Amino acid sequence: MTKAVGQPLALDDESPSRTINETTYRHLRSDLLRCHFAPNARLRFDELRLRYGVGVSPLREAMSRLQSEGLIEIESHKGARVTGISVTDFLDLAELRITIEGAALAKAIERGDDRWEAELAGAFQYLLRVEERMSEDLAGNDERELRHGRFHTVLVSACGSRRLLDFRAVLYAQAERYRHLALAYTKGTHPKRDSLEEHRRLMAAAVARKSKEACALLRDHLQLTTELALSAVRELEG
Amino acid sequence: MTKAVGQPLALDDESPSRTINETTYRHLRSDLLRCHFAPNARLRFDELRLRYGVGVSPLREAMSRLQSEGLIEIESHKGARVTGISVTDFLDLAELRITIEGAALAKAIERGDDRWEAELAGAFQYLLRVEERMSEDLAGNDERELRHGRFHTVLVSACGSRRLLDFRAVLYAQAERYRHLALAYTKGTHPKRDSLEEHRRLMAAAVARKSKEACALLRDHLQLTTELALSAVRELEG
DNA sequence: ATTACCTAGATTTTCGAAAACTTACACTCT
DNA sequence: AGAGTGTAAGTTTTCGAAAATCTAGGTAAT
Repeated sequence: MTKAVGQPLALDDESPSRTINETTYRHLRSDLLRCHFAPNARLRFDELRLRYGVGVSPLREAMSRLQSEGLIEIESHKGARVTGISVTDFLDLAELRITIEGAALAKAIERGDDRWEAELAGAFQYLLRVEERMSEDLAGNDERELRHGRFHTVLVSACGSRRLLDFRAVLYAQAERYRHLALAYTKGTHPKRDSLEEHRRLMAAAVARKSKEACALLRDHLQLTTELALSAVRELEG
Repeated sequence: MTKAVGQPLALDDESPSRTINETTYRHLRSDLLRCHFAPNARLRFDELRLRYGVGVSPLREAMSRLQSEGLIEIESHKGARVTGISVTDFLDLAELRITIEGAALAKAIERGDDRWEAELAGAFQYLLRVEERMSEDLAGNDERELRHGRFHTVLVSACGSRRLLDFRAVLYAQAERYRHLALAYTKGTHPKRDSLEEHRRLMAAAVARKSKEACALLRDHLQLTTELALSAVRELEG
């Protein structure tokens, strides 16, 4: 039995957490991405143990994992800190993401099948609805972030390489922290940007298998996001 | 004080292990790369604890880390196994490595400074000597692997992105396992290949800042390695 | 014969305390 | 004053046992 090649690979979120280790990892990760712990903040084991109501073993494992994802930094016998931010790091991250997301997108366009197209259309629909709601009342920023992330994940999910997708997801998470900080700093998104239209054109090019065009649109999308956040990051660095 | 940009980033090996966690990680990782544990082999905590003489906590952390590097796979409450091998996985890995190593090399050529050139020359010299020795007596295969790995690490070390280098290192380690298996299967390297000359030209192009040429040479180098190992991997899969 | 259920043994996961290490502060000596 | 030293408190790391979960084998019911 040969496995279908163009099918999107599983989105490794929504699997049930069967261990304290796993739930602690998700909880702490979420707290880091929301910047509940500020960059460079010290993370003491006792505090975290109390906060999540767990013992040291699962906590240490969760932290070890988050270190390898670049969200925290641990020094032997000296404790852990939230990874710091800087303009140079932000730009390095942004540049690398263009390379990686681009490579993944190109392969997904090459290999994506009907199911991929359908899931992409579905993810876009979710995004569309939340954007509509956002323009009325202001609530639901978390939901928007969730659906935006999901769209981009689905977009490249058919690339065929679990490795590449995992690395992309790590970079996406690192960038999410910067996005969140920049958003909190500027109090709200830039209104002059038609983010939904960007995604629509990106999806259209992908489904039409226009690889070059899709990658260019993706590059522009990422670069614009970077530019809009840059001034905020610049302020936050000092 | 601004940090020098073209300088090679630290090679995160040779730092002293201050914790049992760290030494266990290195020990187990080394055992996996040498295929002391075969692909798909079950890894029981008790066995490993006995083997390395450690408690569960550092062992679990080490294994958790190796899972995130794709060398083992852990299922909740069911135990751990050495990651399996397959032709499709091998080819996916090889293709991704060309992309990632290529991207890193291009940037290193762009940004590398005098120190980078000097370290590269040094790494090549080490490789040269071990290759000479290899053609006389047959011993020292481990040393060759070490110096070969070091050369390629130094080659891209000036790329400026810690993230990219770390990801590259993970892929390199995964490939090392395939190389090792293929080598053991075919009993010795292909004599018709002038590996040293490939590296010499690669270095020359890099130092001469001929980016396109260097990347092409690197691609060929990787592809040739892949092709030579492929038949062995094909046999081993069944 | 097959399925469902139960139990004992094997294995993994988690906890809490002990051990190892770092940091901060007071003290002494030059 | 400043450098060095020792000690106590704070923090991280590790161990060993207890708890939770999985697996295999046997028994009973259909």
